[in-house]
Amino acid sequence: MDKYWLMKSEPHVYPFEQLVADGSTHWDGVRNYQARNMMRDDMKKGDLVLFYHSNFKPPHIAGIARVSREGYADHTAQDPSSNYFDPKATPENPRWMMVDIEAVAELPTIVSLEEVRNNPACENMLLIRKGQRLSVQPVEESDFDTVLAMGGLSRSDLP
DNA sequence: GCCAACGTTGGC
DNA sequence: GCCAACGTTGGC
Repeated sequence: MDKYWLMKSEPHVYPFEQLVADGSTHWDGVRNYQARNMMRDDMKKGDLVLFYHSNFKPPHIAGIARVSREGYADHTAQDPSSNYFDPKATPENPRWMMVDIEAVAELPTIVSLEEVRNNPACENMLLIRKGQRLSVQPVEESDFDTVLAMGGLSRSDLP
């Protein structure tokens, strides 16, 4: 059974357009245990992802991605020249994990955080929960479909 | 730039 | 194991 996710990125660091240009990317730099555990244990190849732009006006969901490789070591944790370097990470115990995702579709209409908040169908989404900061979070299938429709797509539009 | 909410660290 | 101090996230 496929699951659904939301992943946050700051557009000035890595926008959805860049994922479209790259085709796929490895989701390095996550340094939160809850998010790591989900990438390590729960995200499966084929799972669909809402790609969210944080620290942007307005914050919004920009497109749809898909998990293309399941959890593996985030090598940037072992690279002293990386901003994501963690001295406690070793080859034997990499400590941090990442997945690969691929671009699936850009939303014809972006879906702003405010629109999600104002849609009663989305009231249970973690995204709008106060104090919720997880950069990788699970999404209910119904919420995924709702956001997809708000963005002007339906499941049959997804390649 | 502010700051609330939360996670992590480390002394004890 | 507690918790104060500190760092980060991310909307506003």
